[in-house]
Amino acid sequence: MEKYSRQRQEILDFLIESYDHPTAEEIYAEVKKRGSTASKGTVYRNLNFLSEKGIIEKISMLNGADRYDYKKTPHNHVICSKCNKVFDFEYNFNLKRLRKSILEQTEIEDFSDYVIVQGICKKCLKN
Amino acid sequence: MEKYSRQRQEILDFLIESYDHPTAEEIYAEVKKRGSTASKGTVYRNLNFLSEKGIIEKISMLNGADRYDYKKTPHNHVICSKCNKVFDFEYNFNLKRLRKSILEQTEIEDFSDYVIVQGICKKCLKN
DNA sequence: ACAAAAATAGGAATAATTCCTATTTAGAAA
DNA sequence: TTTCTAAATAGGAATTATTCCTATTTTTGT
Repeated sequence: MEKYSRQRQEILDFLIESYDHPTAEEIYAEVKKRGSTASKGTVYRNLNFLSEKGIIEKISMLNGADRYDYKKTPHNHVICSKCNKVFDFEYNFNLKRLRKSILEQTEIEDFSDYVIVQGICKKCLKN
Repeated sequence: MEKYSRQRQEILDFLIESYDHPTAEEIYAEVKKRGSTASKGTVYRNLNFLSEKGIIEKISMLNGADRYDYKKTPHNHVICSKCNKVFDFEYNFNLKRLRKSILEQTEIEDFSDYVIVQGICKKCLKN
């Protein structure tokens, strides 16, 4: 039986209304600004908790801090490997075939129905 | 004109014959064991150099240190989010359609022709 | 061989995240 | 509605991962 503490709810609430994949540091700063008593340890603990529950998604970055995203609807991510900006995109994979390939070729049993692609954004390409 | 120093070559050589996506720390330990004089700074610098050149791939992890992979042939990765093990798999995406979706929906201009999927492996699923 | 550019070693510094301990809180049950 | 206890928290120390710094060395082109 989970205890949904005030702090956990504040963190989740902020993620629900966020659309820009904030880092733990940004989440910490924002909930503090809104009056939360949450410590940094609490923020990290809850982000891990919520992402293990599958309520939010932890997005690993090529460089820099991880980012977090509330799972509104299933969507994919493409990440600029220069500036670390994360973009959402929708795409219908042939999940049945993807599932088959992964099951046949790896030891992975259970997996996400979205993918991560690495790229470079327009702005960074100019420089 | 790049200078392929002895250290850079040692690091690359090790990655070429590796099939288990080692971390920077593991690469450092192994080349040292083989007699390289490379410092940790040199290992990191060269891993970044090689991955910017597209010769190797830096794989961002959900938790723990990044991993590196020599690009033998294009292949996708599926990562166990519990134990961090990385598996390769081959899969033919409809790259034309994927490209179109990403270009239409995001600011990303140029991107990899492989994807990363998150999952849980058999072993971790048992526990 | 010489100069210039690039790369290195080694360690300090920074960034990101986890861990620790004493205290507080949420929720169940009486 | 008080009490009990597992779960959660605050705050900071510790750890991990990575980058940065500077003096020295090496590589490559001429």
